[in-house]
Amino acid sequence: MPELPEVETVMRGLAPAMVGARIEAVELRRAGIRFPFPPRFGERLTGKRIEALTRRAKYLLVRLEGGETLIAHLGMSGSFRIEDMTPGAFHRERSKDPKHDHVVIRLDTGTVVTFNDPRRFGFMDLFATEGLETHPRLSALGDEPLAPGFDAARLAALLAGSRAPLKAALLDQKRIAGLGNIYVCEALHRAKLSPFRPAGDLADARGSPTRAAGALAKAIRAVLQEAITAGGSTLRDHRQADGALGYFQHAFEVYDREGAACSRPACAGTIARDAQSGRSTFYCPECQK
DNA sequence: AACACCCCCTGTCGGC
DNA sequence: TGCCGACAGGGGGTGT
Repeated sequence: MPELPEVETVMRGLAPAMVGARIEAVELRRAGIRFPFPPRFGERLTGKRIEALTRRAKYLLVRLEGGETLIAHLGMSGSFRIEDMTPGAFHRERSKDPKHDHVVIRLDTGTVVTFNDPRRFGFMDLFATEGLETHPRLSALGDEPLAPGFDAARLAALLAGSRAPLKAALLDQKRIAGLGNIYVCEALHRAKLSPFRPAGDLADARGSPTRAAGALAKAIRAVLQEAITAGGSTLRDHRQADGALGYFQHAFEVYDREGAACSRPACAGTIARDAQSGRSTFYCPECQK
């Protein structure tokens, strides 16, 4: 599920319910998710007011009063669910998957936020807000592709000198942070670039951006922005925090469309699927060069 | 330094 | 129906 647009969607869904509220109680149903929870995790959360929610790459950051920030990553299958547990509340659903509800956070507003993660590739940690960027998981992250200044020149600089296939370089979170398998495939198709082309090709001998770099930077930003507007992509049964479904998956041009006709007008190609560093790449061999 | 490969864990789906 | 292998949105560690 969660690449940048999905995490952004989750963040926007959680913010109205969480920001300003105080954490009343935290229930940890196991000792950790991918990693053990930090020492005294529950105690350090309890009683704290939530000051802000932000996102860095695919990480959700929950700033708490008292100087610490909760860092959460959804891994492959993590999701948050919001329930209004106020007495008499109309919508009081029962968990469809209680087995994988690992963390339950009760707020003083009556809202309960539950983290569910079947595969347990997600994780949570607490770290000092001041110097948060030095957290081991955050310190090496590359550029935010939606930040101002992410343009052809910046992209070319990030890829210059790399002989890695373009797809692998775009997935490298140390260069660009937040892209995953789906949006890399989609952006490359939009930019008409082959996932196998050497990444360094997007910079010329002087390191200046080629025409392809311009097309790719634009495609990356457009596909991410459109996906956020659509509420992210809902694959399998993932939902947004409020239970709504994202619908960007209907806009996929290549991802999971092996064998389908290329959607590009006047292109007679058929979407192919190949493995690249152990993961599926979907692309049109006809128009992506 | 930069890659390719394997693993973490669980669920689901397609083929036989 | 049941079993088994392949595969899934991420990413860290290791070995070349």
